[in-house]
Order: sequence, then structure tokens, then C-alpha cells
Amino acid sequence: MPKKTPKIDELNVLEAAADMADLARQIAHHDAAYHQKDAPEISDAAYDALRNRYRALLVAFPHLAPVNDPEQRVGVAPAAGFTKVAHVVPMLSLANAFSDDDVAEFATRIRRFLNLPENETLEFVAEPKIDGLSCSLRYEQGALVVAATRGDGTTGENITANIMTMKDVPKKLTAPFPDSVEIRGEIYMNRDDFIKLNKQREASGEQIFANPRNAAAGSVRQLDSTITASRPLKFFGYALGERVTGDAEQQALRKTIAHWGFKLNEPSRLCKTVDDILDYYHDIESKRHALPFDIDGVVYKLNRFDWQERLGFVSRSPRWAIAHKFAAEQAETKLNNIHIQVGRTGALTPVAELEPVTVGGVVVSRATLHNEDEIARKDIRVGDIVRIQRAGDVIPQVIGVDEKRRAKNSTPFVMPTHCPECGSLAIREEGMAVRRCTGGLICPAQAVEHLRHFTSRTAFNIEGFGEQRVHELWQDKIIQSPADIFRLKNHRATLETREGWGEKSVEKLLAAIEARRTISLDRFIYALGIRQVGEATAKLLARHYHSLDAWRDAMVAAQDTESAARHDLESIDQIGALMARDIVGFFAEPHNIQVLDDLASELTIESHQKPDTHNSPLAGKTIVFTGTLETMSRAEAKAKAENLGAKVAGSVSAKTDYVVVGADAGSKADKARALGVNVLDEHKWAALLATL
DNA sequence: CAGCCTCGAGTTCT
DNA sequence: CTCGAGGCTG
Repeated sequence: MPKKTPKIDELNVLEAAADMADLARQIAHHDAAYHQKDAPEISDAAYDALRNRYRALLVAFPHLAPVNDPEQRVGVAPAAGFTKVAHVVPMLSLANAFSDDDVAEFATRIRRFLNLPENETLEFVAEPKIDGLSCSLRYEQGALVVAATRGDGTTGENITANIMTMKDVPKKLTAPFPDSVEIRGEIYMNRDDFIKLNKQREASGEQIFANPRNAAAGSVRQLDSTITASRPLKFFGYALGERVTGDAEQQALRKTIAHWGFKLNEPSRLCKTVDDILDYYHDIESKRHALPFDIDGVVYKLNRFDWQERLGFVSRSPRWAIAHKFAAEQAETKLNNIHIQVGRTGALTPVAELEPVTVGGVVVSRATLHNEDEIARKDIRVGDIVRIQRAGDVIPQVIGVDEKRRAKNSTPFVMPTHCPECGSLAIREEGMAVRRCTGGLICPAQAVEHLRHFTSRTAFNIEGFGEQRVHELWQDKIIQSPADIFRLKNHRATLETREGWGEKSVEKLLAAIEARRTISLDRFIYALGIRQVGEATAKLLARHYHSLDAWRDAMVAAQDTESAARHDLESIDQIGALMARDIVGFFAEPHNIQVLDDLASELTIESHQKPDTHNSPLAGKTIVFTGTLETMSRAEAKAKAENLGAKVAGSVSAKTDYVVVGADAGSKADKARALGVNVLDEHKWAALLATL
């Protein structure tokens, strides 16, 4: 709670952002106390004061509205679905180790990175890795205010109402506790409870859950929290969202978390050597089935926090922790056939058709074989008995073949040289792993997959346009090119008479199509399905060219390899010569330009919004990033800064306004300090962005 | 030029 | 989730 309230016009941007985020959190907390628990903690007048100050700040700094903007929230409990929660610090995943060697290497890497002498002991806290779902719990003044799922790591779902029903989750922490703390942990279900639950469901004719993990996940995502309350969910805490305690070690933090009122994941052990670690691993592995819950491995975390901080993160996972996985459950089955699938780009993908077999609680009947090299490497033949597992316990994978049980007359698999769908030649380019059909849109598979990509969730997101319908309409020549989708309303009468299509479903489909007649430029570019242009690249192009016309003109001009337009395209960060070739190549085909113009005549394509830099704190400023950023990639940081109207430069000079310093920053940070340039650490930078 | 990181494109099953 | 490929960094 703010001790004193500074005048709004005296606040700088960072202070205002922090103030607003804080107020939003407090308001959310009191909303919950009032509406959900019928136990208001402050007077109405005090509550109104919070809201008034928040509104005043919002007027002064509209661009700083936090994600959980109370002014945007209608009521407390969402009517349908869950609201989103942005994680202040992303919830990352762990790197995996599959062998003893991987673990030894993990320890060596840490030693090398920290430059430790041989005789220095590395302590690790080892814990079982329970197969559940991770969850973040935010406590303000010791009271639980928000619970969120991991989601994609950056944004999760608000499941507070459901979590409030769980016995293992304290609603109040046992003092002493920090003003604000985020505890992260795992929600799971014991095996016995899972079996009992399934028996009940079976008796009442409900669908049974495949495994405890699914049962826990399904229970947490209930819209009616009385259902969640009836499920035997458990929770243990294992980490904090950010460091707020004085604990210097993981082991001590475990004690603190337990003191606050949480259960811990046990059995754990403090290990001092790699041999200790492996000993623990093998011990747990042998006890695995005696534990009350399912685990898929164990986790090792470096004990000392100061070393954790120095190590930081690579990509999306910490360098100071690793998950040592148990061997995935495997099964043997017969490979009945190898089917060739043709994708949207013409890629021929061999897929194994398997005699159905249960692996890890799921019946598997197909598995990708990736490409012909992969098949040759493993010498996989039709009729073989193959061993399969589910990679990361999800995607089925053929590990190998039992050659002793192979039929004498079996022959190696030969990849077809022609497309199985259209008969066109299928070519493997020099140095490439995939073979592609050259039929283009003549190939029915490519044509249909192309349209499917166009309507997919991440492109035009037209609901009710699945593979079946797209294929049907394409085959009957009602839809041949993407623009035909938007002329489908002219076929209403014909559609309604089709088998399997009622008046209602046609109505729904047409409405879904109309809802997408207006689309953002980046989605539009992505939907075109240009080779190598995915969501990220489409965004880059939209941001660079702003409007469809500007982009179209530039690409037409870029047909000449030496043109300025071509150089302009290649000057975009992340776009090199090869990608430029594919993008410009798309426009070399008159048919593609026709399709594009035809679409443009049916649609409203929103130009890329030049960021409203009018109010932005970073407008016209020059920013330099240095060191390893942990919460976002460099490209992401750059994009965000540019969206706020900033210029991102590569080196520090007197003209630089801000330097954002990540881990292991070198000379740039020193130079910035020497020049007296504003230096922001990553935390401040992220806190600012989190509120925008 | 190697080693990285990120992106795209493919995939399974509920 | 995994693989391969393209682009950037040092």
C-alpha cells in the first residue's frame, strides 16, 4: 500500500507504471474479498479512493494500463472462459537430461561457466518431477489474490476461484511473509484418488480420464468451481516467481515455503556430487511405483541463489536446473504400412501406420517418420516389428526395428519419385532432407492444405472450416482460391441442400466468414502461405511496410535483384537473401498477384498501426540492448521498443537515451555509465513493458 | 566459419 | 514436440 501518494504530474513513467500495477493488484484483491468471499477488508470509502487514484493515473498515462486493468473488467467472475493473467516473470520450462552423461555434462557446464576451482563443491537440491500442471499463486499481504496456469509461459489463465477450493493451497500465509510474493508449484492428483475418481465416473456413465495428469488439468479448468472442489487435487510449492526472501539457498527456501503453509515435493535430497545425484535418481526410479503419485523424472537445482543468478538462462530454460527424465514407456507393434502425406508446401512426409498399441495410457496407430533419410538410418521396413515411445510423453515416435524378427523377403523402403496425390514429379533439392511435389496448386493435397492454412486459427481463424469441409468444397469446385471463401454466401441455397449441411450450420459458417472480412495486415500476409513466411516473419513485414499496397508495390519492384526495394527487404532484421528470394518469388508468379488482388477486393485489410508514439515514454528515444536478456529474446525486445516509437541502435553513444543491460553485459554497459546514459536493468525494463 | 537461437513446417490424440 | 534451415554473433 502506498505510504504517501505523490502528485501524479510529478511521477516519471516507471513510477507511474509501478503505481498503476500496484493499484490494479490491490483493487483486484479487494474485489475478490468483497464479491467472492463476502469479506471486505477495507471501507467502501478507502476502496473508492484506490479506484479514483487509479482512474486519475489512467487519464494521465493511458498507455500504461496494465493487463488486469480494473476499468476494463466487467464484474469479477468471467461469464465464459477464463481471463488472462500476464506473468510478471515468465514461467519457463526446464532443459532435459536423458542419460547419466547428460547430467555430468550439466554439472561441468556450470563449473565452466562459473569458473570454479576443482575442489569447490557444487550442491544441488534433487526433487521428484511430478506429472501435474504448474501453477502460479500471487499473495498480497499474505492473502491469496490470483492463481494462474502456466499457459504459454508469458500469459496464463486466471483460475483463482478454482484454486480457492483446494485444501493444499493456503489462503493466508503464516507470518512472516513479504508484502507481495508469487509461489510456483504443481497441482496434481494421487494415483489412488485418480483410480477412485475414474470408478465413480464410469459408474455414472461419464468419460474416464486417461491419466492423473489429464484428470488434474481437467479439474482445474472447470468453469464451475464446485466441481473443482469435489476433485481430490493436491498441491506442492517449489519456487518463487521472483526473489523476495532473504534465503540464500534453494534448500532454505524450501523450508520457508513449508513454513508459509505449503507441502513440498518429497522425497528430496541435498546432493554434493554428480554421483550423489545419480544415486538419488536411481533410488527414486526404483521406488517410482511405490510413490503415491506419478512422476516422469527428477529435477536438480543448483542450491546457491547467487550462482543461479550468475548462470541465468539460455533460450527458454535456466542454466542452473535440469530435469532428468525416466526412460519413456515403450511398446512394440507391427508396422503395417508407410503412408505418404503431402503437406501445404508439397513436402512428402512418410507416416507409419501401426497396429494400434497402448503406450503411456494412449492408443497409438500412427507415427511420423519425418523423411527418407530417417527411414534409411533406422532401416525401417513395411512389415517390421518396431519399438515406439511417446517423445516428451506426447508425440509418438518410432525408435527402432527388431531386425531379428524381420521377414526374409522384406525390402528397404523406397520413397516414391512422384506425388501420390497428383502424380507430379517429386524432387529432393540438393542438400535438403525433404522431397517435394512439384505440382503446386494442381496437386489436390497442396491446394486443400493451402486453403486449410488460410482458414486456420492463426491465419483467418474461420471456425467450422475443417479439413472435411474444405476438401468437399474444393472438390466440387465451389472454392478454388481463397477469395472464393468470401463469395460463399452466393451459394447459400446450394449449400443448404448438401448432405450433412443444415440451414443452421450454413448460417453459422457464413457468419464466421463475414466476421473475418476485416483482417490485420500481418495475419493476411501469413495466410498467403508464402514459403518461409510464418507468423513472426509476417509481423516483421507488416511492421516494415505498414500497408498492403506499399508492400505489394515494393515486392513488384523487387523483382529486379539489384533494385532498392530488394535491398530494403533484406535490410529487415531476420530476413536474409534466401527468405527474400522466396518472398519476392511469390510475386514473380502472376497467378499469385491475381489471387492477392482478388482477395483485397473482398476484404478490408487493416494497415499496420504505426504505434501511437504520441504518449509513449520512449517515442523518439534511442535504446541500446546489451548482455543476455532473460525474459525475452533480443528480437522481441527490439520489436517492443520500436512499437513504442523508439529507435534501437547497436552501439552506445552520447545520443543514446537508454541502455537496457542484461546478464553478462560487457563494454557497452561500462560505456553507458561513463557517458552518463540512463541504464535500466532488465527487471525495470520488463516491469515497464508488463504494464503497457 | 562455427555455434547459437529462432522460426517454420511437419506431426498425434483427446 | 521435433527436426531442419536460415540468420546473426563473435
